[in-house]
Amino acid sequence: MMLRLSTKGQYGVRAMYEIAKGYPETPVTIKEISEKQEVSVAYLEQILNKLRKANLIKSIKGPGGGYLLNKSPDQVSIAAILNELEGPVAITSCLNPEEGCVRVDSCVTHLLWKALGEKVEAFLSTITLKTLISGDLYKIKEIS
Amino acid sequence: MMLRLSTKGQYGVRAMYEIAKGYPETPVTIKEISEKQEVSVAYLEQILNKLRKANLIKSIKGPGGGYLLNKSPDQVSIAAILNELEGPVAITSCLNPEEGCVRVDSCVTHLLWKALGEKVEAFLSTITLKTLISGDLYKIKEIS
DNA sequence: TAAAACCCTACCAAATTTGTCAAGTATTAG
DNA sequence: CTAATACTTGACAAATTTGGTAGGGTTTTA
Ligand code: FES
Ligand code: FES
Repeated sequence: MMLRLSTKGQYGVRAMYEIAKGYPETPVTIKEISEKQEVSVAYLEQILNKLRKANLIKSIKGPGGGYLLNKSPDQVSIAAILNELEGPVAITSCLNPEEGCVRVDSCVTHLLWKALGEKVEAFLSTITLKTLISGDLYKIKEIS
Repeated sequence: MMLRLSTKGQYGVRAMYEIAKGYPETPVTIKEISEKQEVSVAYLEQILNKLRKANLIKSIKGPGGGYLLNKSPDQVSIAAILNELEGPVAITSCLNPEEGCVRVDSCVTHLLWKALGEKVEAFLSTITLKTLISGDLYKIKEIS
């Protein structure tokens, strides 16, 4: 199966969707997310922890607490969420800023993977949590 | 690193590029591919075997033998190559024809991953071995 | 002060990736 | 005929990634 997204990324987006529904005032607990999206509490903790450290969400402790979006849903792109959970889009490790590649100049495919990555990134940047909430996903063919 | 392509897919495309350069008459040996693309002979054997069974290339045994493209380079898309080596584009396992998902109807993200997969597939279908050989990759932004 | 809720680190099993190895079979040049 | 060339096949294994679980914290508020 080509170009798979890990469950961490998938669950992360679904969790952010639940949190976004509480915006701007109602904290959403991990337990609620866990029940609605059918993902274990322990696994969600890891995921939300990363997103909190990236300032995409904030947490409120104690009874009545939970998670809240830091920005409005239309300002949180899917690309931003996945970027935190899975690192940057990089089809090959040659494109990974941390790794690089010595063959890059003579490589016939380098530009191809780079272009593909950029297209994916551009697409995921146009989709936000608001797109998901408003059910406008069926329109994305027009967005291109 | 998000949406990584396995080395099998990467090496496969690079091997096909070498074979395409011999089109339509000159067989290219595994050894040549191995040297030019810096991939072990044993690993290439596995990869080329798959591509041969998929009828993308044919093999000629014995001295003077090697591999030949079955179709002209402009008729072999990158999508076709990767499809054989890595299976269909499927961002999530829910989109994998062999697996499926029970939550698909109530899932807020299903359409998103589906649309992304289709965009990727469409893009990779427009790029062929001829694109690589002719060095037209810098044009792909215009291709869209 | 007890319950609610988040925080953090360590650990683990299974799957996938990324190959290697060894022993074939088929073809042809000479 | 035969030796060299070149592809064919299947088994196997190390390394990495994935997809979590476990279990103990800490903070807040009713
Ligand atoms: S092998 Fe690294 S850029 Fe192609
Ligand atoms: S969980 Fe399977 S389609 Fe979203």
